[in-house]
Amino acid sequence: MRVSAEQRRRELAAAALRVVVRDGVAAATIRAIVAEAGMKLASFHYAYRSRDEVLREVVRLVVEGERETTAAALAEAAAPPASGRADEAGGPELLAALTRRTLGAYLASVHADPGREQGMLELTFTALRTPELEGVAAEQYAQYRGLVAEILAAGAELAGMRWTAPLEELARAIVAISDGLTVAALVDPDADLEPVLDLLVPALVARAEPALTAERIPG
Amino acid sequence: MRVSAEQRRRELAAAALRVVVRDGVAAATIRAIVAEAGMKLASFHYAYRSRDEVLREVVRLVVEGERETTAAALAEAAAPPASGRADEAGGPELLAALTRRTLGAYLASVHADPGREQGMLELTFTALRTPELEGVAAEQYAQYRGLVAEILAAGAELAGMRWTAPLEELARAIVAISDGLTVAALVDPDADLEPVLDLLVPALVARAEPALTAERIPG
DNA sequence: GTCTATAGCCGGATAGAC
DNA sequence: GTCTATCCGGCTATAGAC
Repeated sequence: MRVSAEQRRRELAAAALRVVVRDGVAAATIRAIVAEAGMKLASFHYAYRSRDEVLREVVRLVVEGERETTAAALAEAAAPPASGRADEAGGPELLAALTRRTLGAYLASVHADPGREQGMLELTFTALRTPELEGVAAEQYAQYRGLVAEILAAGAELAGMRWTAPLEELARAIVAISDGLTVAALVDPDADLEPVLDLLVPALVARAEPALTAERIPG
Repeated sequence: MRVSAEQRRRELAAAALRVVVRDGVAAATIRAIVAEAGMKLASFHYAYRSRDEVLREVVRLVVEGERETTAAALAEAAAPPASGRADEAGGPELLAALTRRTLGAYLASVHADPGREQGMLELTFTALRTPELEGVAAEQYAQYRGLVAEILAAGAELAGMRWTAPLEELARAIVAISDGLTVAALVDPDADLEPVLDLLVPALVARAEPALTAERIPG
């Protein structure tokens, strides 16, 4: 049965991602990828010109996935206003709780599937060393920061707060913190990282203040 | 001229490190390593049993280097008491300045030689995926945390302060922060990470209080 | 378009002369 | 101990039959 070239590309990229996650970038050879996809070796070059090209597509695929996950999470978080937003008093505490829960959920996902985040970092490093993948890593991280910025904005809105530092700065910090926590969780899966969260979350929330619904600042 | 087996091992490990830093772990083949060391291919297996074994030695070599660098830095920092330690007032500010300067110096070293830190992270990830290198990554990071703990203790001493959280917790947080900043600097070398430091350093220093030279707590 | 087959290269590791 | 020469396997990529 004949399938479209686009379909082929998608299947191969998905297979490549599975191999990267399970066995690492180094093991993601063209042979391993086509085997994972249940295809013949020669089929590969009908869909992609080179191994680098499919790796580039894998990064795009993952970022796309993160985008959808984020969008869904934001929609769900915004949905139930039943909890009632604390306008004045609960604001900072709520924002801290949201921040902590989000970072904690991310960390839990690393523990649940360590290969995934390790694979992504391996892809990033591969991209940094491969001229044919120039710009991929920078683009990947720019997207990450953009997604984090959206989450930050939504969180502040939900908590009735306002960030006092540029969103891009906060997003950069959070992406860095996430990467650091990721490495820590990969290297030492049994370590308790809760105290690290306790340390870092207040530093982030310190960059927010209660939002003013009406202008209160004297002219 | 005949050289001892130990000498051979050292030269090969040093050559391997140079290749890893310059070209990445994937490029650090036995052939590339012996070429870098100016040796013949067959000489390799007189010194090491396998490629994995020399990679293990490279990690040991780097950690050893960090240890010496740290020791030297601590000796120098402790040397000039001319600046006079601020016992009460300047304590927190001094500790913040020390923390910031140390993290800033680390970041500068990443910018000066990105391949080095990328290579080390690549080695860590390789170790995590290679059964023959089991435990190497965990050991490497345990050593890192130990060194950071020493620096933390020395910094507090110098500033007349006392950490209020377990040193191991703080060290774990700082290693994570360093890794996160490293990835950020590698992916986007032009980005300004000063605001991130501004955000994180206070969170660390918040875990310290002025040290009491004499017991003042009522009995 | 899809397969088999293979070119051509590079990798780790070792054999065997000296 | 030190070299040259090589084995053998896996890799990317392509040629050529169907």
